[in-house]
Amino acid sequence: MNKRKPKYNQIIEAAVEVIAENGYHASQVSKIAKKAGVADGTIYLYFKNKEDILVSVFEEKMGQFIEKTEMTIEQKENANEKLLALIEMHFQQLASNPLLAVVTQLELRQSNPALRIKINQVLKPYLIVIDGIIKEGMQDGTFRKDLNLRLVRQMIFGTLDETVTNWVMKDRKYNLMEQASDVHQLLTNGLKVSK
Amino acid sequence: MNKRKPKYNQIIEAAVEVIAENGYHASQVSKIAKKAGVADGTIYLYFKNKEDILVSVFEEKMGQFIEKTEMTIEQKENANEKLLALIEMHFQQLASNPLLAVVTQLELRQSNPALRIKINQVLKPYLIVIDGIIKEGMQDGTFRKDLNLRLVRQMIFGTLDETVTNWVMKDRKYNLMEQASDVHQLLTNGLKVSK
Amino acid sequence: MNKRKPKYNQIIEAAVEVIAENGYHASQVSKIAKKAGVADGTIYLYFKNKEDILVSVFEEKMGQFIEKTEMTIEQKENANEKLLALIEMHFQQLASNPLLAVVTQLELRQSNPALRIKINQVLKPYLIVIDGIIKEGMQDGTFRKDLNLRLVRQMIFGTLDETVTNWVMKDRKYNLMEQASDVHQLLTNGLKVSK
Amino acid sequence: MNKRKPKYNQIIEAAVEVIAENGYHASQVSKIAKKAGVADGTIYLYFKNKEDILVSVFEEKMGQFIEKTEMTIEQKENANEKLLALIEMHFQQLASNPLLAVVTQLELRQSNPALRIKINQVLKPYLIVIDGIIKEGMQDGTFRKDLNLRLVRQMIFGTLDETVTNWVMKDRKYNLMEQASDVHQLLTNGLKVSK
DNA sequence: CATGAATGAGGCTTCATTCAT
DNA sequence: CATGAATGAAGCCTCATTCAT
Repeated sequence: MNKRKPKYNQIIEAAVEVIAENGYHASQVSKIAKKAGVADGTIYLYFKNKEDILVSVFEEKMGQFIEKTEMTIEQKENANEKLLALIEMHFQQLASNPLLAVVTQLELRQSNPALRIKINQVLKPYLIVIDGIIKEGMQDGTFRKDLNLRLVRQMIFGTLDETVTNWVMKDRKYNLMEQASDVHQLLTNGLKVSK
Repeated sequence: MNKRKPKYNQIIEAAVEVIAENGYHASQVSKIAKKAGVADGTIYLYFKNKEDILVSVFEEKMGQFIEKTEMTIEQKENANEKLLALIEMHFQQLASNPLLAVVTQLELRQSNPALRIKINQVLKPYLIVIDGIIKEGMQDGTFRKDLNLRLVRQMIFGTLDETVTNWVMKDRKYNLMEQASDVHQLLTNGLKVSK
Repeated sequence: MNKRKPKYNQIIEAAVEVIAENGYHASQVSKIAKKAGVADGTIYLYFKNKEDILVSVFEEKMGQFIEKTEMTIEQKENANEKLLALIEMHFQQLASNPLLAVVTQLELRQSNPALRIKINQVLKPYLIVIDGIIKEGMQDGTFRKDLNLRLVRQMIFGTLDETVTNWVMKDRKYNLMEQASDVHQLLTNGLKVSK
Repeated sequence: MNKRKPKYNQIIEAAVEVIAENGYHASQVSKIAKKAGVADGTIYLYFKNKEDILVSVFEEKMGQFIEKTEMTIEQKENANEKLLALIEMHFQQLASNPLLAVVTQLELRQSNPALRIKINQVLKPYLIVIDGIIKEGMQDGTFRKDLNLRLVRQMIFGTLDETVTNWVMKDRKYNLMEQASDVHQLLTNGLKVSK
């Protein structure tokens, strides 16, 4: 599948818009085709089936998402700053693309387990980025050495994800970016009064 | 609707099993009726429609879930112990009811926005329980006084939810209960080395 | 079937009201039972099935309708006056019972062919009354002797029926009774200028 | 909706046959599709829903019915001959298309009020044709000048309709066409002996 | 006689996918 | 490559009727 063909991208962009506007279940292939300006059948020249469109949407968008995050993090000097940068990038990229936020936080979660598994595979590189920060922090003495990698990763991702989902469900009425530093604080210092 | 009617509970229990076994979208009303040992039409004497079954499943199960959590927490003396108890109860209740865990963590998330909103309303009391612990901790000096209530709630719930979902998706291959104390540690002390 | 039992009549009257209010297809047996103040099952002690209720409604009401018409006509001296009386009675009885008019002119016509045949059997005595008037008129020289009995009966009944149906469909906005004399005129003198 | 598409007409013709054969309520969309030789879903490319098929059947058939009637009437020189032509056309068209007669006289009357209203709108042009004849007859002195237009229209239509319905219900055992001249006689001269 | 909880058959419609052009 | 007309499988819900009490 030649992903450089313009129609491929037209369809991807149309899919994001259609899903964000109409919701997952009301996003018929014919609607995506119409918005993309192609015939229904043309979709099947570029995608195996409807699920493939959705996975591809997530792949394309998350690919850029992760890439940008990695580039930004590379420039930071220590794990703590990298973690803050990750949080900021996470919030900033979804805040600046509300349609995509709706799709990733709400609509794509309505998919069936088979699709969910594929989506998780796409997410894996992102989790590896998180893991890298944690490991680096444990090595350079920023974070505690006895951290359970999986649990920390789940705490970080779970917190970011829940925060963004809440923001989307509250119709994005408040500024997500402003939460970044507080979330970073919480994750690094925890709830307790420091002694 | 008299919820003490045996058929009502038969249908609720059957629904949990059918959804866990077949997945949300393959859970036809007729399948639930068959498993419950009643006629299809009988379902509609106790539930308004299919969605009402699903909401009721969540209401019944989460109602018990929250009630047990509240009862356990009451007996604890301070916010820190209450938080640990909440985490333990959260993990324990889902670990001891794998079918329900599949339903709440995976299947019910595939539902449409209307159902999602109702599910969120059912969850609200649980979030209030979490809020209560945080507030108590801030008052009695266990937790920092400058915590952002919403963010902390999102961190706690997001972490627990993500942890359970991962456990379910990994086919429950490891012991969820054993994670409770580490998760509590992480949430209260954060990632950083304490000084 | 003891038709003197009060419940029998309660159900008949309830059926007329329910059909007139809700229409034929929305007239569930349970609705009729509720309005009659009896249990659903009780209906089946007095009627064989739902169709039997409807036929009985028509039988009871048309029985009275025809009886009153016959009594009034008997007192008239010639065929012409009898025809006028028939028209007046037809219009008057339906005009004074709007619920019944809705049921007979609109709702009962939605029934299936089997029921339609039974309804036609109930109507037969009325057609015989009409036939009697025509025959009498032909014998006593009021009406032409070469009239085709069936056609005349169809003209008379068709005209009355269509007139009442139009009146019901126009929401009974005009006075039906006032039309009686004109209709009688039309039927007896026809359209042409008399020579 | 391009009504010249062959499938559109296939479906219309199939619907007439299926309704006439099976009756209104037993006329499932799938039966019509099968008889038309198309897939169930194809129906919905040409019709909005099942009701739309029925309305369209009536529109198409009554459209032709009225058109032919108008064309025949135009060639007649006076109101009296036009009325006779109308009656003949009414009988002839239904007599030559027994399936359609069953559909229009019996089956379509079982429809719900919403559909009945649409059917009445389709009939309106026919009533206007009748009105035209009456008005012309009153102007040219063929008919009495004091006729009540609505009542006359109801007498004519009611008589024709009742006559055809009776003929259909009697299983078309006699010749409908032969009645035309007698019906015309009746309508124009009435019942009374002319003086 | 009376109840009313339980039954279960039956159909319209949507929409992902195909394939002849 | 591109089209878009055609396909056909699949499920929620209603409501007349029964029968154990």
